Amino acid sequence: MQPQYEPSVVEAEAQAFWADRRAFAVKEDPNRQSYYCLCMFPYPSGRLHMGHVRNYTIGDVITRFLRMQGYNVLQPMGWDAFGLPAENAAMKNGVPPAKWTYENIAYMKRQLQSLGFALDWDRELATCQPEYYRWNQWLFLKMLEKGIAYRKTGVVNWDPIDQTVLANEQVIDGRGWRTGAPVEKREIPMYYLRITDYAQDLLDALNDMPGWPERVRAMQANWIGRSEGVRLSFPYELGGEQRLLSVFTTRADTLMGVTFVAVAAEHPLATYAAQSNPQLAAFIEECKRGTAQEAEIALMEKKGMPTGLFVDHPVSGERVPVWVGNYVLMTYGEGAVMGVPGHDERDFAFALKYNLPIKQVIEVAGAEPAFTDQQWHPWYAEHGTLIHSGKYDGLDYQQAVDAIAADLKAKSLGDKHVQWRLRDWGISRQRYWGCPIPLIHCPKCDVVPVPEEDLPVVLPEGLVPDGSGNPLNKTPSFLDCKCPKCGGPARRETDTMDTFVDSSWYFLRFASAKNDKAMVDERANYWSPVNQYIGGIEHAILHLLYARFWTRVMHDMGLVKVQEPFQNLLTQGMVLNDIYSRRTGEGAIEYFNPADVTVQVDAKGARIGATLNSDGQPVEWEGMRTMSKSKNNGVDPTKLVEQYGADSVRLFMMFKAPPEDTLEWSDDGVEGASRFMRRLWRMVHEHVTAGLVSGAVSGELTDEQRNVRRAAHSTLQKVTDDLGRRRVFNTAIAAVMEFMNTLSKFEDQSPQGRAVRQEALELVVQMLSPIVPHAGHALWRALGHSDPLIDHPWPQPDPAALVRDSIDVVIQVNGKLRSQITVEASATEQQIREAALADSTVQKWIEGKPVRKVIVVKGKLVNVVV
RNA sequence: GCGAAAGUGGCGGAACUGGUAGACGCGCUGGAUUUAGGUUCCAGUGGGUAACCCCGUGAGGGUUCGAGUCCCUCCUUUCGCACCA
Repeated sequence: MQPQYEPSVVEAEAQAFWADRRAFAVKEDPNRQSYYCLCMFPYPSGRLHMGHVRNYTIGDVITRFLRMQGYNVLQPMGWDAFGLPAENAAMKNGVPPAKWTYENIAYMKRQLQSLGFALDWDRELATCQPEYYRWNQWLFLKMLEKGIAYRKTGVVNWDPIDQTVLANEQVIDGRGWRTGAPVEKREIPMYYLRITDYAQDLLDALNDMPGWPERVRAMQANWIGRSEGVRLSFPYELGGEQRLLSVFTTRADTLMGVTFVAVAAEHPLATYAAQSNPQLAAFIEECKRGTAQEAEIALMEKKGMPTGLFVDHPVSGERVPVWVGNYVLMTYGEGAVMGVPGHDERDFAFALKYNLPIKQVIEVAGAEPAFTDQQWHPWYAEHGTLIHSGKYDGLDYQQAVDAIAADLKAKSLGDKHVQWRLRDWGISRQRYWGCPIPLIHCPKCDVVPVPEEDLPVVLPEGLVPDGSGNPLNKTPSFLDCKCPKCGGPARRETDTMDTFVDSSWYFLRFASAKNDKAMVDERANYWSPVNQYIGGIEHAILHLLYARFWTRVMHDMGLVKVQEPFQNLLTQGMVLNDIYSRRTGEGAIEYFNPADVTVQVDAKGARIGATLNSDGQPVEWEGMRTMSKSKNNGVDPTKLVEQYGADSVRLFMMFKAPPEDTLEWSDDGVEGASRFMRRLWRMVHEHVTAGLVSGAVSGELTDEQRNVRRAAHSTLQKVTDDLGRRRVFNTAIAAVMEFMNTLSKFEDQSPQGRAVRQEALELVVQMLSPIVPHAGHALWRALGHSDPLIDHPWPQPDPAALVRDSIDVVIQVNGKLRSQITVEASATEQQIREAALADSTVQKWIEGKPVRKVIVVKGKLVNVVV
């Protein structure tokens, strides 16, 4: 054994050993309990960032721990390889996206391997490979057959930078989720998947997913957004024709308080009115621009303009004016709302601003202050009893809704309705680097699906986009084809699929790797569902909801047995680092990497300032944020591995914070982890150089030997629980560190003492091995074992070692800690009570006061109440 | 505004079931080794106090023999969603 810990040597050796044996390639084995541990696969952007390292280390610790516990563990890895950055890189460097992507994959794969993750590389896939995406196409055609996929022309979100349509879910604050560009509205034919057909099921199932964080379930439920109400229509006449203006409301009880109706700028009625009203047309244009651009700014300003049109109240028949409102969303409900200023805060403000009547129709008993049309009070929006509502007067909320819905239904002007916030998933993208949608446009036969036997429609890989739209449109070898129906000349569809399609089922493909006859096979049922899924919270809605939907579709087609793809979900926290900056002359800000900055501290170690190493001048600390290029606070994993070794990096990341919390990067912390590794190595080395002994401890032990053994086995108990049930790794590592502090004070060199130390070190190495597997591998061999540690069963605590003959009991007087006594482990409650009261310190505290009550918590504490 | 989570030393965090607050690590202080720096090792490190002790988990109340943990009110921060009808 080397006296010095040299991570580069140790790690290269262990990695070669595992690779030679193909140690992590797993086979389906019905006789063994399967466990599928999956980390969200990376986009091959070029290099790994620390978030990846954290993500995959968490997965690796779980994988290795469960493997030692006897599970047949699958941990695969692949590449979410289609997407826009490859096209951007292509435009910048003139390199085809395919080349760029495959080069990145090769580099990142080496990085992953250098970190020693226990991955089954035999199952590796990249979503840009035809062997993978042909099954996207295949299932898309099946969905088309079943009507789950459909074509629709409609108003869509248009990203002017990406030149592409965004799904509703991909618009964040009116901006493209990747480009940040203000989203415009456009009409375009595209393909949708009927995720709304599954809305109820996707929502209901959330209640039965205890393995998911409450937070993520709440986010999904909000996103799906079920609301119950009434859909009703206001009749009107236009050009001599009877028409209906529909709205949805959750407050049908306030129907008699309607004094106006507001429609979205994109609403057909608004468009019609604008034809003869240039002022209104201008306002509508402003709204269309405004909503996109000013999502953050225009929070309060509610603007509107009358259309000059009127509709009839569906119950009273009164004429109600129609307004265009900038606060009405075309994408939700009917694109129109009924205005009830008396009982909706937004409508109230709107009515006040434009002098529309405000009518009270709900009374809330005891509500203060009294209703006035001058000032809004929160109680106006509460449920109550109807007034000024004719025959509905006196009804409560539910009675009113029921009665009004029934009356509307009788007139064919409305009914109860469930409205969803969730919209169907538009998957068409006007982009090159994605999975081609397998359709053919024939001048005679319209849109014709590519026959199954002609799949895959292969994406040509050599094209270089130049920013002027999809290069497929300029590639006759791709475009030109024959119509499968009539055999005439036809044009191939050039739209590609949203990359969320690719990631919606890759986990099932890992489990059916390399099958060129079917999308998935029986192996998927062996491994499914994914027992532990690990990834960032940023995927809480989009990816996870789409994957749940897609899996259900596959289930309903009889392809897989599961409906819910992910049994347990762990959303790991972000990795943060300090941000240092300086204001340069022209108001610009220059950022400095924390590695180039020295922090000044006071005598207690508190931060008082920071200076730049190169010039010694102060820099400003802006707090901690996620690592990013723009803030120049990134850390390169490969450099770290070279400097400290993969094990120290892994150890630091697992030790610094619980997996779900944010992790604050610190160079000192990695130093600390590295110090711990050297210390562990030294302890084993010192022990081993004195000659190997068996760790099988038997016979009489001294008190000290027994204490060390007990500490070792109770540490094992805690670590097993932390890694297994609790899934927190920082406390497991802390427990081992604590035990090592005990062990380093144990100097007994007798044969029995050395056997105790041998056993203790073996346990330490085993307990840490899921976290620091390379050092674990080397130290296990140094301790005299020829079997590889990865195949060694996880140790069991020895019950005999855990037995105590005496227990320390703390004593409180009136709830304040006053003393401590040691009692026999077998002592009865009565004996503990007597011993506590007899204690001299306790005597002093209760002197002269009557003892009112004595509470004994067995094995822990006594509280004397005086 | 709605939903979720969180506020504990100089810092990251621990305290899992209501039972010794601050485990473990970083940083800092002192010492030993070293020509020096680094490494390594030893000791100390919540605040107040000479000490006995007292005070301490965002603020204020409550329940309890006992509260960081449970309940109520409030404040702050973070994350997600949001003119959602």
